[in-house]
Amino acid sequence: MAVTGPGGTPARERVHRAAVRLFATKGFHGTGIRDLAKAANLSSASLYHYMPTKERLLADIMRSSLQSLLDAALAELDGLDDPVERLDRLVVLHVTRHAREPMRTRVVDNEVDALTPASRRDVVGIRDAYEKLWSDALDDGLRSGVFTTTRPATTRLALLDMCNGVARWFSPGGELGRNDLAEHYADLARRLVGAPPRPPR
Amino acid sequence: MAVTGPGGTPARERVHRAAVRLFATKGFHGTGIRDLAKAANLSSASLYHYMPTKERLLADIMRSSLQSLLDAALAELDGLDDPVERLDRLVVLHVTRHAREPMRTRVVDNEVDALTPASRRDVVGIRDAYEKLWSDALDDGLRSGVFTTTRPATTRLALLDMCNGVARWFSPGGELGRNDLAEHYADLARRLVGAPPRPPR
DNA sequence: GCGGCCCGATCAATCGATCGATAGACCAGA
DNA sequence: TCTGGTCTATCGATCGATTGATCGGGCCGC
Repeated sequence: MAVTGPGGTPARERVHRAAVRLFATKGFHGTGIRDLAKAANLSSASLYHYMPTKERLLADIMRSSLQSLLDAALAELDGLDDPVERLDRLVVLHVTRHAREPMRTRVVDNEVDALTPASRRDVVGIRDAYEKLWSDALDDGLRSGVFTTTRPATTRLALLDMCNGVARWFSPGGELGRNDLAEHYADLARRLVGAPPRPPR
Repeated sequence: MAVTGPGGTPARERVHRAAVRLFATKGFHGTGIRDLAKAANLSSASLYHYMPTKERLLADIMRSSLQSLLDAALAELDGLDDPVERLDRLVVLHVTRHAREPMRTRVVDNEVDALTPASRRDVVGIRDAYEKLWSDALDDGLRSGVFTTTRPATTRLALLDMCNGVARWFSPGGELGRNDLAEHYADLARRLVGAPPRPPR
C-alpha cells in the first residue's frame, strides 16, 4: 500500500488535492507541472504515475465533482413531488456543497474551456443533467401556480448564478456557518421565484 | 495617423479588442502572445508598440472597464436619494453593460488573480468603490424599512453574483434584448431584497 | 532623411512530458 | 532461509516545443 509521504496522506490523494487548490487559485493554464509537483511533495516525473496528462487530471476532477453533485441531488429529490420542496432541497444541497468545497467548485465553474472537446462533452453533459433538475422543479412550480415569473428561463439562470456565486467568496472562517448560509439562500430562492416564504423555525 | 489594417481599424484598438476576446474565451494564461498577434493582424514584435507587457495590457483592460462602470454608476445615482430607485438604476446599468460587453466583463470577473500585486490593488480598489454603491443603497433601504432581509451582507453578495452571471451566458442573438433583460433583473432584484414590485409599464 | 510602424530572427526561460535507473516490498521455488 | 524475479514508487536528467520579450533593420509618408 502507498501510505508514505509526510503526513501519511497517499500520494495519489496529495496530487488530487494540490491540483484542486492550484487550479482554483491560479487557474489551469497558470499552474505549471512543477508547481503541482512541489505542492504534492513529488518530482514532476513522479506526478505522471498518478495522472496520464495534466488535462486529464483536470477533467477527472471536474467529472467526479459534478457526478457526485448530481448523484446527491438525485438521492435528495427521490420520491419528492412538491416543486417548492424540491427547490428548497436543491438550493440547500447546492449551497452547502459550494461552501464546503469552494475550491473544487471554482475549478468546475471556471475551467470548462481548458478542457479538450472530448472531455468538455462529458463534463457539460453531466452539468446539463444536473441543471435539468432545477428546470424541472421550476417548470412544475410554474405550472401549478406556486411560482410566478414572467421569464422562466432567465429566472432559472439568475437563480443558478446566485447560488454558484457562493464558491467565489465563501470562506470557512466567516461569521456565517454553512448550514445557516444554505438556509438563507433557500429563503432568497423562494423570493426570486415568487414562492411563499418558508415557515420560521 | 495609424489607420491602416484591413477594415480601417487602428492597430491599437485591434490589439485591445483581440485581447478582450481571447482573454475572455481562453483565459489570460491560455492566450499566447502569438495568438494575440494573429488575432490583431500584427507580428508578435509589433504588439509591443501598443503594450508594455502582456500583463499590463490585461491590467489596462480591467482598469478602464471598471472605471467606466464606476463613472457611469456615479452619474446615474447623482442626486438620487430613494434607495429603491438607486437599486433599480444600479441593476439596470450593471445588467445592460454586462449584456452589451460580456467578453470585457468576463475578463474583469475571472482574471483578477492573473494580475501582479500592484495592478491587483488598483483594480480591486475600483471594484470596491463600485460595490460600495450597492452596499449603501441596500443599507439605506434597510434602515428606512423599504428593504427586508435577515442577512444584509449575504444578500448583497447574492444580488451581485446574480447580476454578474449575465456576462457568462448572455449572447446578443438571444430571444431577450438587453433592455428587457435589464428590466427583468430589476424585478428580480426587488424580490430578493423584499422591496415592493415595480409598477407595470 | 527623419520618425512612426512594422517585421523576421532570435533570446533565455519555462512548458508538458519522457527517459532510464534505483530502491524497496512482495512472492515463488529451492 | 536464501535467491531470483516482478511490481510499485520514486527520481534526476533531459527532450522538443513554446513561452514572453528583445533587437536590429526595413518600409513609407512627410
